[in-house]
Amino acid sequence: MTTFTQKSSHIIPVQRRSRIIELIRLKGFISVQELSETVCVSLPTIRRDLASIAKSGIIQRSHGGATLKTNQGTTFEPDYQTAALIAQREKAAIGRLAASRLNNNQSVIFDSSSTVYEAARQAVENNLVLTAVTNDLRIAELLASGPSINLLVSGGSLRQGSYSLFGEPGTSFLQNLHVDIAFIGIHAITKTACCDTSLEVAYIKRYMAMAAEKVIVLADGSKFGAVAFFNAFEFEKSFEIITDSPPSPAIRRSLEKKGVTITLAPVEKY
Amino acid sequence: MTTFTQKSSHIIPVQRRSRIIELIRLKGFISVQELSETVCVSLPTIRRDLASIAKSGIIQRSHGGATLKTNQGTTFEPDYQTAALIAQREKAAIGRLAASRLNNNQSVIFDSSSTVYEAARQAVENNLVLTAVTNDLRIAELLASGPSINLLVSGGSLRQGSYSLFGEPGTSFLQNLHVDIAFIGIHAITKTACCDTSLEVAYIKRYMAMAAEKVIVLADGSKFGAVAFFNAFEFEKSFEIITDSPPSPAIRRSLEKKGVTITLAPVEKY
DNA sequence: ACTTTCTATGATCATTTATGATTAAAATGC
DNA sequence: GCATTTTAATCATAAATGATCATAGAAAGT
Repeated sequence: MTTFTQKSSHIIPVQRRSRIIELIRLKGFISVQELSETVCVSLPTIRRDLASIAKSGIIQRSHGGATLKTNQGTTFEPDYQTAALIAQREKAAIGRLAASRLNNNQSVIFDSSSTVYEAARQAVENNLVLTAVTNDLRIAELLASGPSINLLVSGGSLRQGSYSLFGEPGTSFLQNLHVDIAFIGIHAITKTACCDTSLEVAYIKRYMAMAAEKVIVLADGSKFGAVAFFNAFEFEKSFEIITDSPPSPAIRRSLEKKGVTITLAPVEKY
Repeated sequence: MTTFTQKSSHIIPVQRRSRIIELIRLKGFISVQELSETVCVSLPTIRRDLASIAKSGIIQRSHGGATLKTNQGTTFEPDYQTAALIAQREKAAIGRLAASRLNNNQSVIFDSSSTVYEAARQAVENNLVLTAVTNDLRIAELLASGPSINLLVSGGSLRQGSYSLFGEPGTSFLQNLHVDIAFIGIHAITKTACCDTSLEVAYIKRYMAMAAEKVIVLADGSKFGAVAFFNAFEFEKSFEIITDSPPSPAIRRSLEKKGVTITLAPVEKY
């Protein structure tokens, strides 16, 4: 133990790429220069990172920088490595806080969403005694491993490219359901409502919200002000949003006027 | 327990690994360096730990560290995995033959059973174009990976210790369903009927049999003459049994008198 | 009790991978 | 057209990895 290396604050490549993705998602466009300064590596390294990320289809390379890919191609298959990079820390933080809202012997809906997945993971880890309902195959499998969890799967057709179920019989099932809490993941949050990209999915989320005594929307910061066509449900009093970064003041004011609570989950630092 | 170990600072490997998993779940990523400092073991040991954890599928290894795996591919309970190994060759043979009964654009029910799982695997492998219905989470996840498969999940409560769904809304759903073929796994085959160990499961199988134009029962040889309390369905004409070893002459005669076809699947030799 | 195995660990080293510097080519702006 | 910036390619260096080996401690057999 003679030598002493100062590099305790070293960042591994995967982490750096994850930060790059987040920065691009945050700003829409970013230059190679700025990235280099922000994450403190050389230009060639940034270029290599961007090339690697672009290959997985999340971003689009352009001269001098990179942009978010506007057309989220239907057939792009992000390899596990890169898929895991997208806002992993934020999702974990949101999920952790969400799970802390649960008590034993409650009934809970887990919507199909990667953020909600984290909440489910925490719930299993905390050995909570729950009656859980989900329309997501991965979450179902996860919850199945919790010995103290009574699991119901809504049923329906599988949405291509994801693990979520929609349509019958799940839709009717949800309409006759009453639970204590619903964790709902969403694609876009406007001043007054939650929206999603397809009608069927929006319907599912609407019924989930209606079935629950308390609705908790889990969404990372990128969802505020995003665009999506189909209205899932309007915000109502007693709704809560758990997120990692606050929305714009305009959205915030509007939501708070509606009685919606916005809670920030503390994200682990690098 | 005469001796008492004083080394409280020493933790056993399992503890250390679970601590590593915890840390990764907390932060999303972690470097090998940081882990080494945190848990006070050498870098090679950390690498070995990470490799071992990664093999179990919880985390994903990357250069310099590891990340949480969001897309939990096929991570099933170890006890299930060992169960799946029982009579593996026989099940594979039965599944192979069963899958060869399928044609493109058919609708098929896949019952919850490890033998049927093999049939589903073959169907996916053959890139068949199917509308598939299942009440099993593992089969659902498997079929979800088939790009040409339109998947419906019946929904219901999870049976503890397995991955099959029973009860509502799946039961009602199945009653309103009509499909070309149903692959049904069963616990016991008598001279005249198929039986199972629980009433709910028997009901599900009955509805599945009723929904199908053609019923194909998949069962390894041990199921003939086995005992189970609840009658799922009587054999009818045009039912088929695919198995690996023939039943006793008595059972065979009785089944053939009912018009049931018994097909032997050729088991691969070592 | 003693010895033998076996596993876990740490150290060493060759190999692979990531990074930063350099430079020529390409793209952009004027 | 030219000047400037950005890029891709190459190379040398540094870091991380996997493999192998030796040792220490635990578990098991005698």
